Amino acid sequence: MTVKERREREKLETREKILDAARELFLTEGYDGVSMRQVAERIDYSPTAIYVHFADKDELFRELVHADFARLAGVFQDAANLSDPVERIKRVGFAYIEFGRRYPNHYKLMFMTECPLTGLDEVDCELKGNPELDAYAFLKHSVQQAIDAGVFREELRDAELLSQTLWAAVHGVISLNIAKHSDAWVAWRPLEQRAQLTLDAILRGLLKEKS
Amino acid sequence: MTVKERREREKLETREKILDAARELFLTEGYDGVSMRQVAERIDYSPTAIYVHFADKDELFRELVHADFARLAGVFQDAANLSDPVERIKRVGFAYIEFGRRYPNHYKLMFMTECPLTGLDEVDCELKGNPELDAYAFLKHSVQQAIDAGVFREELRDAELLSQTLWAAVHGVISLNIAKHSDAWVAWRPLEQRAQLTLDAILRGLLKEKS
DNA sequence: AGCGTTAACTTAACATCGTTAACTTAGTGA
DNA sequence: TCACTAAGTTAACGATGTTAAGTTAACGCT
Repeated sequence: MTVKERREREKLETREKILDAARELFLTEGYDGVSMRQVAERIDYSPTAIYVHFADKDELFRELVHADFARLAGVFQDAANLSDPVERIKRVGFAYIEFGRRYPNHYKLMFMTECPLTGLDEVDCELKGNPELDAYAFLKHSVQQAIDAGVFREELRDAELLSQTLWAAVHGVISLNIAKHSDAWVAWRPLEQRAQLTLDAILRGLLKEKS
Repeated sequence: MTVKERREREKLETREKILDAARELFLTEGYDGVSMRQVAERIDYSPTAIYVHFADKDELFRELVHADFARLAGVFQDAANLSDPVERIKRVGFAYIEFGRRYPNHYKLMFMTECPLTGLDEVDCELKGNPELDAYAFLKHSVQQAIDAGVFREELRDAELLSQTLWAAVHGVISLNIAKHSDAWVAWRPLEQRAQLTLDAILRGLLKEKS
């Protein structure tokens, strides 16, 4: 049986080689900017060899996105230790924006394009709902804690709605930065400044006013 | 001279036919989902005929985007009459979101993709800086008025930064809706509700607290 | 030891894409 | 009448994602 194991390991290794090459290319060139032939050439395989390991270009890319989702979740680990839920929400927001700044192409694929994921793959089921892995669930969890702590305004009790609103706010900052930062007709303020003000303002607007 | 005029008009007419066919296709299929050949077939021309009127696919699409920018600006005309700058900002935000809901593919191209526009075409120069046409400038104008009226918190005096923050907030709502609304792992609240809360919260967080 | 099977991988090819070059062709102005 | 202009066509190029048919080497079984 050790033989079959080795073969399996070898296959996984070339699979990993494909993923590495694809990651490097996608990161700098974006989805449309890289072809299967380029990926193949980079690891000295024929273009069609990729199809042994991945059904199509989409699946190859999705695999990378999956890995990066985990990386995104990892960034939240730091925030997880904060006991103040509001502080935690803030930290999650900044981490999210920083993630988008560091991996714009991955961010683009994850959050700025419609992908016919149709959800509910077995892998997704593992991820979704687990606060340590699922960014949205983690945010929602913190929001719920904040609600329970009574820090949000009285009429705001829907954790789902609050989470979606907070998410949209930080997503707006980073996605607009990715898509339009090179447009010279806007005198862009530094990203940090915009992130700071957005999080500050949206939270100030959602929380009870300090008396 | 009437002859040359007629020829010119005829050319403009087929140009318009191309634009109409392209608009219809792009609107439903998105940028990558439509080919020059499809556009051509729809108006019974050969694919290359399009290149008589447009340099390439990009220019064809950009032309549509230009027209839709004007349409977007037109939506703001209603808001222009409001004397209260804060109310005007709110109205602009809702109009912006409504525009994205109505023309998601155009919105995607306008605000969710990097386009190497590099700005400063002659047409762009007409648009930029004119509050009636340029959405961002219009927003900034209203923000400046609001600053002058002393409704924002004392430390917030940068109209550019405030505009960018407000823009990002509404952009976050509509762009996330476009990209991720079909993802079933989020129990999405109605778009109207999210838009309402976002604008309400961000403004509440930026304005002076009512005493 | 020999042989059929499996499966990773290659070669060749297909349909489609955006785009260019070379042509047709109809109408214009002199 | 004739050269010219310019809208439009046909044919083709290189590149794309992907499939079908082969190759080949290692494995498991008798």
